[in-house]
Amino acid sequence: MEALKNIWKDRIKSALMDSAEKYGADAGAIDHIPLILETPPKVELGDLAFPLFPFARVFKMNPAQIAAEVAEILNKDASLGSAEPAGPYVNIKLDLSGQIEKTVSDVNREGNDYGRTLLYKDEKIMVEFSCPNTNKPLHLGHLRNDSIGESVSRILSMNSADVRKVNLINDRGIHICKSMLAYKKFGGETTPESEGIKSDHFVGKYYVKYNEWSKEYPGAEEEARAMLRAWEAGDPEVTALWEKMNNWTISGVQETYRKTGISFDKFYFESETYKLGKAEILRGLEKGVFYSEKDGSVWADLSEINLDKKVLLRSDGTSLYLTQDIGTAIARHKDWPFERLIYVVGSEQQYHFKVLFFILKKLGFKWAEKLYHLSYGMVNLPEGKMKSREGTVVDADDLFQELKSIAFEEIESKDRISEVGDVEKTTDAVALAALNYYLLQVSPGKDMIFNPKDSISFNGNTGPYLQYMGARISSMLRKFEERKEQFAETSPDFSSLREKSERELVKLLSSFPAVVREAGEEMSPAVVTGYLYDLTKLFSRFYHDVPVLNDENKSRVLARIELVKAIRQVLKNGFSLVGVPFLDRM
RNA sequence: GCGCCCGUAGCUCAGCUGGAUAGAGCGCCGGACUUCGAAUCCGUAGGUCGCAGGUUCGAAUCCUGCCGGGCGUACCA
Repeated sequence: MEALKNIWKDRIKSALMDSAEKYGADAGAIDHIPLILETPPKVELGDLAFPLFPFARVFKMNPAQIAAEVAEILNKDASLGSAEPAGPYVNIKLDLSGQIEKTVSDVNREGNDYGRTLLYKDEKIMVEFSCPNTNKPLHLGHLRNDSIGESVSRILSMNSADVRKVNLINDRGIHICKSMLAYKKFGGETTPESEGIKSDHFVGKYYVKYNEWSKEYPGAEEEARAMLRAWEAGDPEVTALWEKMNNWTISGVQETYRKTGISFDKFYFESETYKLGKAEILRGLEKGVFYSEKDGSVWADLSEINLDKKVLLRSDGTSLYLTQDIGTAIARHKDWPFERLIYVVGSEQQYHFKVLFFILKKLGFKWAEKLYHLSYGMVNLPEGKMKSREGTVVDADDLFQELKSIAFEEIESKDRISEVGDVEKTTDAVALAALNYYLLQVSPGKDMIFNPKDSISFNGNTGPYLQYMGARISSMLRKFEERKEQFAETSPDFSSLREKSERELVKLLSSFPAVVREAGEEMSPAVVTGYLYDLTKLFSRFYHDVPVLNDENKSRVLARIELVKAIRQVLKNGFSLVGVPFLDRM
């Protein structure tokens, strides 16, 4: 398909050259005008469109005249399709007779690899995402981060990158001490087990408790600070408590990851990395990259990037978030010398990353050029912003559970409980599809509104809708397998596929690799979700209008079955890129 | 104040490396089940693309200004 496009580009170009000669226009100038290839707004107009406006000037002719002239030249050889002038455009109707068979067999032969590109061949790309705090469970905002991080990682892998997913657990600092302090004061001997609460929620409860308590007791903040100092000094009792509570949170969070299909190749812990940056800063200070103030604090001058200045080491010599990130980046590159490092972090930290990248460059690390902040917007609710103070933050596990029960009700009301077999597994899969698809459908950079009810809906542009189409395809293919013997003597006839929807399906299937590439270039899962919706929508129409199994022409049945198999394969491949589980039954 | 991002149909979002009458889903209204899963499909209505200039043969798309919103601008993370 791509090859066909390029052939047509060349054909148009040479037709333009021929007419240039005929009308005495400057051929050299024409050669320098980029030829634009696009898709006509309506399929009836053709498969490819070339607007010729830019050539009007050189030809000193109306672009419509040029289009007519070019079309006439092209139509002298109609073996690849026909050209039709439409005002200032030349539209091409491709001859896809061979394309259907080729695309379908490509897809079915390459299987799970169909769509793979060489965009990031031999590149080691590290992707950092999630990065939770250990004082509370995950909420809806984390879910967007996780979905994007996991999806982008898979998209990069599909573009042949060597991807390493890493998580930096934020397990130290004053906020951690707050939940520790509240537990120490009010927790007694209770444990998640004794209370029957998921362990990260158990810890989160004490973080909330701290905030309540600190409103009444002004000394709370100072006690928390004292605890932080004790922790940093290695106090055994505080350390033991810290370990116990961190393990609770982390194991709880891990469970959420498992449920939501998120995984990592390596965990980094801030408690281990937070001191890493200091030596680098001091080295930078010696080299004259930074400067120090009289009070001993160390600063970076950011005027080169039109920013002010930034403190890197406090006057007491301790390090900051930025300092730590500098150290962590360097340590990671030593661990695993990546070509690129992608940070999936909310847009509120844009300033931070601008500064971080600049400083790493100033320190002379070549790889700093390839650091990228994949910034995503906030997740809001239909009722407005999530506010922890007002308790409107949507907990990840609760949300997932809510989606699951809606999925269950739906399956129950359709009387399909016995059909799906493992109900638990199915509702998990549907909830996950709803969640991931809804979160990834919006371009990462933008703020979005998450409406749980909309996300789990089985019709419309949703994850469950996509799954439903996949299930219908699977169902059809099962039926075919049952009556396969009837076709033993028959072979598929692809030339019998003449429906408009079949042509369109083939064009879409063949564009999947280009979609994977674009998603990889833009680092945008939304490119994939958009494509998948187009494909399922088109399949629905085809399914509705065209009989596949119930057709008297057996060789056409076989050809359609091959086409349907290819559609299922591309759906599977696409689904796995955006965290939508493929279901054979639902 | 300054910096970055956003403003497209009632709502949620595409389209933004400039190109043919601005698209989809939801919702509304109206059609289609003796046939491969109607959890579906088809159709109608609905938009001064925030406003005003500019560049261009051509602007939702690029530039400038303004209005509205978000996020930053800590010796917090």
